[in-house]
Amino acid sequence: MVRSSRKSEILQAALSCFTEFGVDATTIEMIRDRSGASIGSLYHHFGNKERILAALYLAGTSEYAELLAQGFSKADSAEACVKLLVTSYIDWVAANPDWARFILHSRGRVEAGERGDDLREANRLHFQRIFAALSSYREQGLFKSMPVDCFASVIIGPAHDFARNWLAGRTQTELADCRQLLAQVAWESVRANP
Amino acid sequence: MVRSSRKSEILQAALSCFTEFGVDATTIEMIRDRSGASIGSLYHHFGNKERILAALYLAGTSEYAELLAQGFSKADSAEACVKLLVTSYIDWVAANPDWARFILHSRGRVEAGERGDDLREANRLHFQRIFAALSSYREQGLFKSMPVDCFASVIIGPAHDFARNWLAGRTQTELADCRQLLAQVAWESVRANP
DNA sequence: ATTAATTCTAGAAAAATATTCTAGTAAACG
DNA sequence: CGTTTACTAGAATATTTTTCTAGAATTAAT
Repeated sequence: MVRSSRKSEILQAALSCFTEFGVDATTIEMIRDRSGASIGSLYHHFGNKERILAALYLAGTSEYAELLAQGFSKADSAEACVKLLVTSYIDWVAANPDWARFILHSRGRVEAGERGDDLREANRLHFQRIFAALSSYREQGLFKSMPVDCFASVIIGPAHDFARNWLAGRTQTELADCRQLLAQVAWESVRANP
Repeated sequence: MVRSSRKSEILQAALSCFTEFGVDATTIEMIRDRSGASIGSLYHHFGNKERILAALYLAGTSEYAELLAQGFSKADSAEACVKLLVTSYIDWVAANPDWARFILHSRGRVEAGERGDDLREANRLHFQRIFAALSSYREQGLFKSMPVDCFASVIIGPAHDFARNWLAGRTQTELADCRQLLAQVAWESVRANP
């Protein structure tokens, strides 16, 4: 993997610039400087700026999807699954704040670009896998009945929102300190009333 | 208000370009074309591209804050207040999808720019006003106890998340059809257990 | 080992985009 | 009116992105 160091150096440098100056304010020149690559090298590996974004984005989301999949293989109840969705997300964000911030702010941009279809496809799969894991519990009537779109937002929405605020430095509370609370709220919001 | 037509024509044109091509792909030239203004006129009204974004953003959020404030003056119970936060948001998004999409995707950019402080200040006020309205209910012990940051995310998070998905065309369900459900979920998530 | 093919690096040149500047026109105000 | 201010226009300039050509390093085949 030593061979592809230039490519990943460029990605590293890009993320670091995005974090420091914002995605829009960083120029190719800055990424060139910070990575030590030349313009030619940069454009050899990624044909344009957008593809740098897309590569970073897709690498991040697939790493997260991986993590989630691992967790799911061990979760063995409706409650555990729902809580895992929340805690995995929070854990990944807390462990990769720069990457998470970038991803949270660039989805639209990547989706509008040439790899938008890849992204949508990866997403569809991700979503589908999650709901396959939950469908049996659903059929057992363990969840409140609601449209599947809403179900997803009710579970993960508060975590998304809080993570966004935390990443932007808008919260007093630490992200890790909300882990249990947000997981518990998610579960109570979707479980069928006892 | 006829006098400032150029200025608002430019903002209109900008929003329409952002919706069609994405914020990043629209050039000043496109906005110039669509608005019928000249480069000079454009730069007279807004000194640069960023200020166009900021103007659109701040106009949108203040319109929404206005709407919310009106509603609040009539809400007379903890439940009504909490549900109002959700339904006002959903109603505004449903009524102004392009504007909402833009705002949802440009917060970071505006916050990083020269009017970032204005935005943060407006936000602080908005937030503070909401919590002033809720504080008496809070003191009466009508809400579950949790950090105020989380409280906010638990209430509005699902609506934010669903609205984002709906605006991106990722949902099957209509936004308006989730209005009641999301409001009810928000209320159940924060009310003290009976 | 030598050659050929491929991948990668380099930076100058070109193209696209954003911003500034100068000059003129219309509206507001005394 | 005359003058001051707000606005419009588009050419000129500056910045940024992307392309292009040439050469260096690596890999694979003989």
